[in-house]
Amino acid sequence: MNQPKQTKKTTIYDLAELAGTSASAVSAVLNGNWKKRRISSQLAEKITRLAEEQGYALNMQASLLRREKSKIIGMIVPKYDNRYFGSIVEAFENMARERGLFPIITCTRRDPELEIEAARTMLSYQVEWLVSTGATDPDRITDLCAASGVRSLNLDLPGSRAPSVISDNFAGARELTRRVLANCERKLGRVEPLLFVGGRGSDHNTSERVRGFRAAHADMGLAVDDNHILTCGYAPEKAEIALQALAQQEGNLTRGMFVNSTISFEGVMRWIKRSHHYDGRPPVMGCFDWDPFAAMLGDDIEMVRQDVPGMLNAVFGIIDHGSSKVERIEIPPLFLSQN
Amino acid sequence: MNQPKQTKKTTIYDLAELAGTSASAVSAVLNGNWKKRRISSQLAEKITRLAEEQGYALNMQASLLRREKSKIIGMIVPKYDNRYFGSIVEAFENMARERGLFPIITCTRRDPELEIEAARTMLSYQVEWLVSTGATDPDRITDLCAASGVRSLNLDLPGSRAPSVISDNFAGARELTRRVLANCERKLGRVEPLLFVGGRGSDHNTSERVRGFRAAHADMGLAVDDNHILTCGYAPEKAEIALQALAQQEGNLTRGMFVNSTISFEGVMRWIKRSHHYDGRPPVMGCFDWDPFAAMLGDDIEMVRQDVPGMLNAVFGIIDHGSSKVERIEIPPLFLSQN
DNA sequence: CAACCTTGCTCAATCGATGAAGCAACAATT
DNA sequence: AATTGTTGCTTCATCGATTGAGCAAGGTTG
Repeated sequence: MNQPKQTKKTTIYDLAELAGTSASAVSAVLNGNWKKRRISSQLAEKITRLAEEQGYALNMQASLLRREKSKIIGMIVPKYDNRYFGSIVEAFENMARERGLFPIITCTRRDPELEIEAARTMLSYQVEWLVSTGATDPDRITDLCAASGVRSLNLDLPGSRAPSVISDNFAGARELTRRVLANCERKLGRVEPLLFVGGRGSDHNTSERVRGFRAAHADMGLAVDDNHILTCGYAPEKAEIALQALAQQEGNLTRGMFVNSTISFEGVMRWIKRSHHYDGRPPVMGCFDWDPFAAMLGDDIEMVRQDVPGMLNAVFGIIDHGSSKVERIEIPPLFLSQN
Repeated sequence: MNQPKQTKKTTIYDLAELAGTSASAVSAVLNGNWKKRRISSQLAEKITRLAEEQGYALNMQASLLRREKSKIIGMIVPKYDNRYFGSIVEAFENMARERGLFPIITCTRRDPELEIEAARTMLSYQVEWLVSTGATDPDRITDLCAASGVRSLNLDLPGSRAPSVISDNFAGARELTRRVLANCERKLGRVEPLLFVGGRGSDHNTSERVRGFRAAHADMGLAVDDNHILTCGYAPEKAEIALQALAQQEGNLTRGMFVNSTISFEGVMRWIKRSHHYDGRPPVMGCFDWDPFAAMLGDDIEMVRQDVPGMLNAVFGIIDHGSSKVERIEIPPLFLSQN
């Protein structure tokens, strides 16, 4: 290689000197508007070649400082450890890149302080938009952004001061519950109220899903026991503990379950295996969220798939059109065949 | 709120004017070295209060342009859709943050062109280090970085021109194979060579795992049929197709399998369900990688867990000590109980 | 009271890229 | 020959934060 292995980075000034021209000519050539600036194609070619040879890389910090738009878009996400958030992040990156935006993503582990700090950092990096996914306090992030004149947007969990794109949790939960109840009937010969496990009672999604869960029961004339709504949190261990406690209290658990997220589903399945409670007569299950392996765990585990592409289309629809109407867009989740 | 909802962002000059002082005093106060610069605590307090009131946010672009170190660290990752990469990314973010580094992560979907482009972009953002995870051509990325005087490092897949941190694939595969063979013996009463499914024959990890697979067979005096090494790629569909083809060709498949990644495992399990090939006599399985739900799919599915914290400790060990010795660090994977 | 130190700031250059304004050289038009 | 137009550049201010150098006011020392 004849590239100089220098420590100092090559700048447009270095290239200008090598080419015997000015930095502004170099800049014009390298950012592509040399035609507009009437640089001869010979000079353009020479500069391009030199840049290549020297391994020149634009200093984005300098460039962004000068320009008015950063083209950086930020996303805050609670975790990377499940399919739902994983596919959100992946789709977000792709769609951002398609639009010439540079995505910065950070994971805040459902920690409210980290969320705020991450948002502040993103503002420092001059993001043009900030998407808060599953944030514990989206409105606070919106306020922070607003103070810097940055647009924000909520995904997965709604806020009240910025546009929000979420799943239609009520309809999704109602349909999921309906299906699980139908499976109950088919497999057990009778319907029987289900158990609801997982999520935080205080969050919008969980409360909407509980509402859908109740509505589906009401539709079939079934009464839901309030003790059977275990909104014990999302963590697998919490689901295990809650089930254990209920089993101790009631002896026999319900024959069907509605599990609110794959994260909780992990705890539920672990408890079922360990406790041997359901040995020989596996429960009829539904889960609000999808995971390929979880779906294979039983014969008829109903899994709702949240429509990630649909949600991100809505997100980028708002971004593309700059609309800042504080609206809530609810995307119907999908019921696909499991295999 | 009395914060000004302006569009223009507040700068240190605005704050200086409001405080009746100079921008340099404001800068000194806000970046914490006002003691060094002998600013009175009264002025410091006043400036801090004003900054708060005005919702001031540092312009990182300007700050970084001036400073010598960016404290930005980049990571390139192939996918977000499995536990292994998910936990790598999450741990990387945490460990970077602990060190006061700002992590930028991007997913390149195993696309060589995207990898290079992403690396270039990261260089533009003045990353101090670039970690290439599972890159298809890590050396090319190393060269790109070297041309800009940026340190790089390979994770998961090794390269030849930068330090590499990988799992001990050979030892891991050998032990995994040994365990699966032992399970075979226990469950079927006899040992019998396994089938190897998934991965690319050309990549280092796969070839090392095949080597370990063969070694474990040799240890037990078993011969491996070359047709039973299906390095068909990682995608689930490829595993399905490969199994289907082999089944058609051979009639009966082996009673045990070594699956090279959870991604491939998804395809294998799907094929097993669809084809009914193993109905009534489930295969004895091992998988190089771990997934909580996949682990629950059978009674004795052996899953090797790659030691993500161990690998990232090694990565940050190199970063912390600035060592650029081109070495290969192999981290032994973990065999934990599945539940 | 001169020499020196300390305190508490301000000034101005700088980082690298950008783009408006300007200018020299030459060509085309009247 | 004078005017206008075009081509192909260069000059310079600018973005916002940082930091070495410097300076004025007051205090201390011999």
